[in-house]
Amino acid sequence: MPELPEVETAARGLRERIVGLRVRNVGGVDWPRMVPNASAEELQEALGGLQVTSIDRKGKYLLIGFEQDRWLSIHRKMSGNLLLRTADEAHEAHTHLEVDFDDGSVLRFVDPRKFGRVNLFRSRVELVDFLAERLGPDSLVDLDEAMLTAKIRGRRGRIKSLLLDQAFLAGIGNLYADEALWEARIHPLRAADSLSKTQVRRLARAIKQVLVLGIERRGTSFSSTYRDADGSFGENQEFLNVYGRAGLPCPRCGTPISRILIGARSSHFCPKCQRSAAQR
DNA sequence: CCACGATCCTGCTAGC
DNA sequence: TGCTAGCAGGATCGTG
Repeated sequence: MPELPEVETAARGLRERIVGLRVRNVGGVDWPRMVPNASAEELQEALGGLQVTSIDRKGKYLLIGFEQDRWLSIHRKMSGNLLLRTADEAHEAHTHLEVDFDDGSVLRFVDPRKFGRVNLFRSRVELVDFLAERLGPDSLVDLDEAMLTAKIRGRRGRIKSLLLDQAFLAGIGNLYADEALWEARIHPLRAADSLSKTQVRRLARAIKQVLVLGIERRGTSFSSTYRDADGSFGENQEFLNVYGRAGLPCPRCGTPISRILIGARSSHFCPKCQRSAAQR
């Protein structure tokens, strides 16, 4: 499940490898819904012959910049992976897009569950508008205590659900939300605007900490769902404190970790360290 | 405006 | 052992 650290890791890997390469061909689109705003022909027509100029990340979107102000945004959703291979390597099952470069390498978007989306933009303004409609401040780059305090004010929903809202804060998904709330010792069902000043401060720090550590460990890889640009796995799954650990002891106090559903999403927390859903 | 449930997809796994 | 029902979850859309 690619969240901010997994997208950031992929972005860093790709930046080293494909900036400066020239697109020879774009193809392999076998699931039109994956590219909602362009046909296979339009992709080829828009990007063929252009050099890659930049790789960026905004929230969980990976952004590829090309000459002539052309852009691709790629969202991997649940199961998408961007793999950089050489053209002679057999392409994997569930490959839905291939970008061939002039040095013989191929960028493949592999996504078994077909939730991932690729969008084409013909100017930076188009791209920025697309992102602005969807994303709040970036939870790695823009987050601090003052910003979080201001944004939380008046939000009466559950803190866990709010953290998953990309328009509120971009980049956090289910795994890092649970880890951050555990780190900050906040119950996931707490009403967001009921958090004390101290708790908001702890939460801001915890979010940044789990994201930074996640990036240092090159992301979290569960059952081969997430891989790096070169196909390698992350290590963060070995350091999780609550996510996927229902019934196992809390690393801080030994109490068995609880698992509940919040908005049809599983939430993991320590019932002792993260007390009181209602107040304080 | 805000909260929340349904939906899209398929690989994996728990349970019979 | 083999089959199947149900779970997993990010973002979007519709409803209350």
